[in-house]
Amino acid sequence: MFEPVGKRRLLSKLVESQIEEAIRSKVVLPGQKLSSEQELCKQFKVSRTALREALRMLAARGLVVVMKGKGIYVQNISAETVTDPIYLYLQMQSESNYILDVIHARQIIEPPIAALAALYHTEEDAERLKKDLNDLDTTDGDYEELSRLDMLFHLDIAKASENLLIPLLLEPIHRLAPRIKSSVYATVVDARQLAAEWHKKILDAILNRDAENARLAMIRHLEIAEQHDKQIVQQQNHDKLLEKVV
Amino acid sequence: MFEPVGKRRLLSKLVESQIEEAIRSKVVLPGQKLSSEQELCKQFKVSRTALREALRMLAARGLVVVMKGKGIYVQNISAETVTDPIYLYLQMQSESNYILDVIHARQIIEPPIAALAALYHTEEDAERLKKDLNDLDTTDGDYEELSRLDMLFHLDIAKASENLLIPLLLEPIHRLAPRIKSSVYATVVDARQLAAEWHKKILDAILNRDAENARLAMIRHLEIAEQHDKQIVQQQNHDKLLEKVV
DNA sequence: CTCTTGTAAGATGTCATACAAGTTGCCGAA
DNA sequence: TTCGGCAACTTGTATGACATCTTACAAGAG
Repeated sequence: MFEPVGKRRLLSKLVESQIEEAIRSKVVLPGQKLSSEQELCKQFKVSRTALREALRMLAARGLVVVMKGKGIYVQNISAETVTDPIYLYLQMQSESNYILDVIHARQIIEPPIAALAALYHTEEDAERLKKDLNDLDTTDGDYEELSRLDMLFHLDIAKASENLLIPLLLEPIHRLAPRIKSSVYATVVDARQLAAEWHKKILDAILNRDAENARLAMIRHLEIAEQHDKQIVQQQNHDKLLEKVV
Repeated sequence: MFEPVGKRRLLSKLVESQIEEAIRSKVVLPGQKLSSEQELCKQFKVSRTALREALRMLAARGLVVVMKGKGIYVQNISAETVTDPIYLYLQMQSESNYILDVIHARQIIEPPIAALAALYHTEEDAERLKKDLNDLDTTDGDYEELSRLDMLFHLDIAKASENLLIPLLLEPIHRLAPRIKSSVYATVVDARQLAAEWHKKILDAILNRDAENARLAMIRHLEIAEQHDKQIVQQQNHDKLLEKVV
């Protein structure tokens, strides 16, 4: 009969909302320094307690950084800010290792992305991809560096699709699986050579604006990657079994 | 010559880490009530201020909920907790005109998702999709409600892929474009009927475990949606021109 | 003048205390 | 038994003090 009267929101929440809105609507820009806590307290007419709790919430979500002795700064939301909650979610949701989910997700979105890149890449994209491939071939870094350059190549393909959303979607996926990728490079003997081979085929097809072959090459590349990942997963399971026996 | 001495982390950060670790390692389970703030202060040997700021950070990230007068509870991480940051990330990174990017991104990832759903959906998934379709057909809600149910159908297809990552990727994309979708329903005369038609074809293919036809139907469905979106965009541009003239 | 160092001012981090306000359960009165 | 209200919890906010970090500037040494 009577509607529940909306409870008054907490002051700290209200302050959080206002600052968040200012950031979302770009009234204040990343890198910009906000007023000091004292100043903000006066503006919002709240105590330092409430204000600081609001800042803590914003900081935890990556919208601002609070630096002792310096001040409060609006932060550029990084891909890491996005992947952290995904990690947590995957870890809490399921015991199953999400490694196969990652590679399957890549198999879904990366082939059509390669096709788009073949069609729409600019000269600038092309140069960047050539550089990426060269870096991958010539680096003498460790396996983690190798893994990082590998990711960069794939992300730059996504960038070459000339669709703003696509790199944003792919980056968190790739950030989820750096460890296993460096394990692959460290363990599977042919991994580096095979990857280089297929990276070259993918890039050639893209540069030739051959969308279909770019798609097919990416599919094959990821099939091989899946096999390698599965080897690692099996190895890990095997190791765990051994631990239990010992 | 001398190494930089690692700066001491903030107390509130340390407390946050400890509680987070207890949650991650499932020492405390979702729904479980934690001790009161007083109690926790004694355990961590910190002031209430530091403890509360730690709790605020955890709450902002969705790991706990703090209820006034009741207490502190461990929370089950929801998909929303994950998609909110992604949505924010996309919103901050992308420029204003992302509408066509959204539909293009959907055209890339949704067809293969439909194919996966056809292959791997469970009985439970099937029931949910049937219900979604029925809701869409029978609702007498406004255009926003229609748009919401439409999104739900597509998200449940993603869920039916039985890959944990895929719904997480698709949801923020859909949330980027609810306004235009309701505009389509409001403006384009055939939109609702056409959507219903193709939704049914997609669902039939999925239920028959016909991956290829599910894929093709989704492609066609999104092609039509693209045409509708373009109509709206043109209409909006037209309106803007009129405004300038007036 | 140039470089170094001390110092002061202002920023955030933490503490202690007090009180406001929501929630729950117990106990006594009708 | 039923109801109301009090009491004892909980979290939310305010205030003042002090600790610690950063920066800028001024005073002194060369």
